[in-house]
Amino acid sequence: MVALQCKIVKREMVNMESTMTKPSSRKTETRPRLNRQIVLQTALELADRDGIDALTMRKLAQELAVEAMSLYHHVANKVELLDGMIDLVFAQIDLPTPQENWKVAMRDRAISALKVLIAHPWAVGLMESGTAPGPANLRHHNSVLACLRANGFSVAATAHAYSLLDSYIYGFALGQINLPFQTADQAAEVLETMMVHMTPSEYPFLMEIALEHVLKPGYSYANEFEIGLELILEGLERLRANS
Amino acid sequence: MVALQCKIVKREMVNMESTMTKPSSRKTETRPRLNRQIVLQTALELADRDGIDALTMRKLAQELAVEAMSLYHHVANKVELLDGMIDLVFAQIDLPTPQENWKVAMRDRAISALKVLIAHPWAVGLMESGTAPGPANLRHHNSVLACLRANGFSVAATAHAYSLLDSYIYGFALGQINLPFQTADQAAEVLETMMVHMTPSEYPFLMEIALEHVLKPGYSYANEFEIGLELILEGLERLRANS
DNA sequence: GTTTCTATCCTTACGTTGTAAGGTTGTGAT
DNA sequence: ATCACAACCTTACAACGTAAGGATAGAAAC
Repeated sequence: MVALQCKIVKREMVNMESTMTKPSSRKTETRPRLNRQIVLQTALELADRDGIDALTMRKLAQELAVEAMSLYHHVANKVELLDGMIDLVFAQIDLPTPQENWKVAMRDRAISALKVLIAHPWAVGLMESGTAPGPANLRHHNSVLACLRANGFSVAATAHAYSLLDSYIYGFALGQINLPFQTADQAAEVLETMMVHMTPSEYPFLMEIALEHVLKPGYSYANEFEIGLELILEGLERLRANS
Repeated sequence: MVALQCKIVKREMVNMESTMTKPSSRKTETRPRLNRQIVLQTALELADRDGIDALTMRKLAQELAVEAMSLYHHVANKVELLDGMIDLVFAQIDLPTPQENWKVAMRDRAISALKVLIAHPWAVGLMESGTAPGPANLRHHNSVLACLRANGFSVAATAHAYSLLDSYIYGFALGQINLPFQTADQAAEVLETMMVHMTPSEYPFLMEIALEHVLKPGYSYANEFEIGLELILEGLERLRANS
């Protein structure tokens, strides 16, 4: 609502300017030319702020003080917009270097990837579109593969390691995003309401985990990530030795 | 188009019947009463057949020879419809029994879960809605936890094992669904077009994996799943021993 | 048998979505 | 000064989820 009014004001200013004596310089001052990167970046921020469902062509245009159809000069359609946003997300993940110790490199990049995916929760869901990966995505893949190959992993072992690590990272991110709670307080709240709605002993082992693990002080689901990661890395060490 | 005509024909038949002498029995014969289960099941089949984007309230209604608004007597809204569909998917996953050897049980359930998720590719993407899990989902979780607890896993180790296994399963499913190819032939085709569009040595290690692993005869991405799964299960065996 | 109730289904309508088609305008090259 | 073109706008459309209220048929009550 506020944004809408803002837009109208801007539009009127433009109109006034264009009918007045000094039209050109002022206009480009108040609204610099759009380009693909600005569109993608703004779309990403809008999705982060208001959720992916709030990212409509009209709202994005509003954010840029432009009409919806103007966006189509910079992106072919909405799918391409979303693909571009995903590649922006991939670009934020720290790349490993082949010089690093592979275990350190893989741990760092896994933690970085999870952090980025959690920071942009809509990204994981969008990846199911099955479209071609963008350049940042490809560069990222290539760097990880390079690091493994430079550290004694055979081609086959590299493929296995990559599949395993990536599946774990994306799966964990998906799980954490789906969790109806993020903080320990929220967890307690959600579990309490769940327990009210459930027959007490219908899911006894779910209860046990909830009461004796999740609700214990100091629990954080994010910790689970590194525990599983370490287990995987140890397994990969053995895989590497045998390759 | 065909379906639309079909619907109109049915509607006319109903109208004819209702203005004719024998209205009642024939009508219930041609179109039995709807209920929640039929709606959910049909929605699931429609999503499987035509994709999740084709699942609109109008198309689903058409499928059931009914108008869109009639569906709202059986599901509160589309979100509830989708939640119900997800629970139908969970119900298809084989449950482990506490009597089984945990390793066999976990392997079987992981393979069953992956199979189900691949059979309903839209399900993984829908799970990011973050709504409350359905009864089949809870039952499934509970059974897995029960099996682990009955096999010497401590509460904490059970939580770790479950997080790790589930993340891997969902992540692998997500990855396989996103792959732009399923068969070896498709892989070759996709990689060929990709290689044409890329600077030859821009992603050398991606190339290496593609040429020396993916395109090798006998390769199947599905095989990767069991390799990673075995590695995880071995790690969990050690985790169990230490708990 | 008539009436009444209620669950089921339909009709109409609204606001929102992505985007096709074509019009306008400011800018840089000729 | 003209002209072409890129950037932007206006209008319009079909499809979406669903709110509001109307129709109907089968069971229940009398």
